[in-house]
Amino acid sequence: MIDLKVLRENPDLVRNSQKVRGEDVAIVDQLIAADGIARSAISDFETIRAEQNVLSKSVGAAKGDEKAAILEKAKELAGRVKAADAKRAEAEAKANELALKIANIIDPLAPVGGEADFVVIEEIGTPRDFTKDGFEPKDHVEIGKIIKAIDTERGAKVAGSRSYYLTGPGAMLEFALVNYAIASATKAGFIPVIPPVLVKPHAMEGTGFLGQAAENVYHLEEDDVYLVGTSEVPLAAFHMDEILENLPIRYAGYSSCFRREAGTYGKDTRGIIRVHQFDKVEMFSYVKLEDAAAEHLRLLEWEKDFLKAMEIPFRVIDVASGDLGASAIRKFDCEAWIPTQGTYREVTSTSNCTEFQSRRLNIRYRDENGTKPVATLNGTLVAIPRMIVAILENHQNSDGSVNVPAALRPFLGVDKLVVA
RNA sequence: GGAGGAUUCGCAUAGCGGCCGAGUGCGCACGCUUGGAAAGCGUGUAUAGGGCAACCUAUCGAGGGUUCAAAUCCCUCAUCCUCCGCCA
Repeated sequence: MIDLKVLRENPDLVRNSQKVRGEDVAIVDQLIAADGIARSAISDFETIRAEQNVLSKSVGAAKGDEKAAILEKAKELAGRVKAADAKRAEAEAKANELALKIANIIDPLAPVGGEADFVVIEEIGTPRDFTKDGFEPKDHVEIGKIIKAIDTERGAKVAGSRSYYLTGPGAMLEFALVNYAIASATKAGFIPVIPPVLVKPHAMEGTGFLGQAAENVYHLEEDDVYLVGTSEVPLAAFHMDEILENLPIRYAGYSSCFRREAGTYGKDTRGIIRVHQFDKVEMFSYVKLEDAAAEHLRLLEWEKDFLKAMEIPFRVIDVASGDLGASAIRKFDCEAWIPTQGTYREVTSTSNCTEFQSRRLNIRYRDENGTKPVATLNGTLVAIPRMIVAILENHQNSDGSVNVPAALRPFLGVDKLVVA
């Protein structure tokens, strides 16, 4: 939810934000109108209500004819209060519904444009020259078979398309990645968390996943709960309706993530780049608004550190306005080099959601002037399947075996994943 | 799944249909007292919206209802606790 004060005082800012995101601009003016109506309805209701309260209080003291007269007037007033209250509730609901549809106000620093208009901030590491190494790189599906780490065929047999088994070294690789991630996050001051992955509608809505992203979310009809697509959801809703102290607060959540991947038919159908279920370690920060931009860069640094430790060439991009989620004002993606695709692919991502989620979820902190919404930020530390793809493809040998990056060896116990 | 009990201000509790936005204790803040501390005494201490302000409005788990008036009465739902059943 955006700040309605900003909307009232600077509607152009909101209009422009919607425009560069490629979202509905007209809704801004609809909201301004609805907000005006709601505010005057509130004021009308409060005036009549105050009158009623005064009159009601006088009933007890009054006697005889006087009392009868007051009661009669009070009765009439009660009817008007009820009507005004109904009008107020309706106007507020309408304004609120519109307000929830408007995306967070974009950071002016974010590049303007669509998916292709990202700006490359930096490239780290150099893609490996396989010609020099004297062999054609195999893709992760092939390597996964050779070392018996990934089984997509049985995944499809049992669970349908975009499903997979991690077996043997694949499973061990997940444990090693998770343990390395949690160990480094803990060292950096994050509190490790294993959150629920089934959440109620309010948590989903509060984090902004029931708007444009709704079609990618699994919903369990029978119980009206959602399967989260990221632990960002339960980590944000963790402090719902609370007033926080001692900011910043940082959590590292480890959970399964579920995505319907509707509308991606034909995209990344091979392998485990795009799947319905995967595990992920997610960083989540609660900070003061004025610290949000700096925290965003810190999250990015932790992501970069992770990829560097995995010895994978990657680049960082500043995602363009049209490609941002509703909650984010700015987003950086880290994209790993995938040799068999000859391109960089997103492996981690960090978003600054400022007060958008905290306003919906009612999460505040206290300062000298009262309470204020906190800012929330999230960033992927490691999304398992994509990291496995990057590791297998970048560190493969000609026979299909895979060298383990030094940082992972203590967690995996071996230097090399060998041909099975 | 079945049977009971609970849900009030950070915590613990009191609360008669109007004098209850709500008392008390603890905690916290400030002041007095003291050589210093503890104790003691005094004052303050929920959130949100509106107004320059006095102040007004809303909120006693949530939503409905009865009433001139609801923390208090009625209905529905949620959550927690205890017991029984089932179960990783």
